[in-house]
Amino acid sequence: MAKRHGGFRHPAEYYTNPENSIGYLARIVFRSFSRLLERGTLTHDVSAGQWRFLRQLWREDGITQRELSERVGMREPTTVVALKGLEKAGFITRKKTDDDRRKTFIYLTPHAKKLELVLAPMNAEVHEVATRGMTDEEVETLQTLLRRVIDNLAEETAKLATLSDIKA
Amino acid sequence: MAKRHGGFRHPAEYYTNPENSIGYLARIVFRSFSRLLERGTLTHDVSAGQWRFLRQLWREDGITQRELSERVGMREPTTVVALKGLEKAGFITRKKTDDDRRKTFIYLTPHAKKLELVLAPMNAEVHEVATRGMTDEEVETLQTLLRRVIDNLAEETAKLATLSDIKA
DNA sequence: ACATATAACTTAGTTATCTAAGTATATTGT
DNA sequence: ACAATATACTTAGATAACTAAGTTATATGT
Repeated sequence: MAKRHGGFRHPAEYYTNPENSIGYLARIVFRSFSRLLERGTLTHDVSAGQWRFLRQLWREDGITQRELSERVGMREPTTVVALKGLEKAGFITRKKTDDDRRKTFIYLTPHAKKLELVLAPMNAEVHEVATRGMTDEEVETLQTLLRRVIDNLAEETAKLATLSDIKA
Repeated sequence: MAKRHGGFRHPAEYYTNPENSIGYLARIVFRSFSRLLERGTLTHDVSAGQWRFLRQLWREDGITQRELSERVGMREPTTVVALKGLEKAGFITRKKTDDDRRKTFIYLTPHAKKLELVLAPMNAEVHEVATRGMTDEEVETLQTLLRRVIDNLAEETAKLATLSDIKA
């Protein structure tokens, strides 16, 4: 068991080494992963950013922009811009209903639907490379730990949001 | 032990759930981490992007831009832009030598050096939040597994770079 | 019923990052 | 010595994200 420092797991200096910082490590993983994936998807004129939205829409289309934003983990303005690009590229269409005229529903075009067969395996391939030499159990552990970090950070962010709401 | 699918750990559909994708999880961790950290650093007029460079320079200044880029994990054009901002904000100075007139060495200003005392603990704090409820061993496992993923992806990227060099 | 609040999306403006191509300086092979 | 190559940095242009503030449509409290 490591010694605690002022209530912390490690002293501040420990994190001056980026290799010890989970934030840094996550950034490098994300960028490397993205870049490698994009090598494949760009041959079908799909950027890494667009790919993220397509992946969600392959699971489930006909959802609103807001729902899509949440599931992809992006803020709405990001989604607006991304969807403009996807619409222009002929990957999605947007439909309004009279039921609630604020909402916009997003649908994949047949072309985009077909792309799943080609593009989805590319992600599996990058995953395979990323986890080379790791056991299934190690991969699962990594996923679980990352999810726990995400939950921890989300909880704290929510807490801070509540505090600033009180002030406002 | 999980069944294998066409030589892969999982079938392509498995990754259509973003929560199973290490790329997605890493992105969310990175963004949440960054945002939380920036809440603190912005009160000292340091953005998350700048913070990454400062962290490295606190460890070691007087290095070249190229060395800095490598250690921070950014491409050089990114570093150029970031350093312009840091210079304008009075955090760094750049010096040329006659020894090799291509190189530019980066030095922290006294102000930036002092900031370490205030800003470095903020990172430790976010780390503490991020790893809440995890044992020291779990944290170490997470770091180790992330580093292994990084190594795997770097290896593959290097391999692809070599191949395209041959073609060129 | 109507003022106020909330929800869904958009716009504007900023920052961070990348790739590809260009410039200046140094090193190397013949 | 000098052409070819490599190194260090910069510029140009694109994409991806964000926050803050706006618009329009719906829901709610009195």
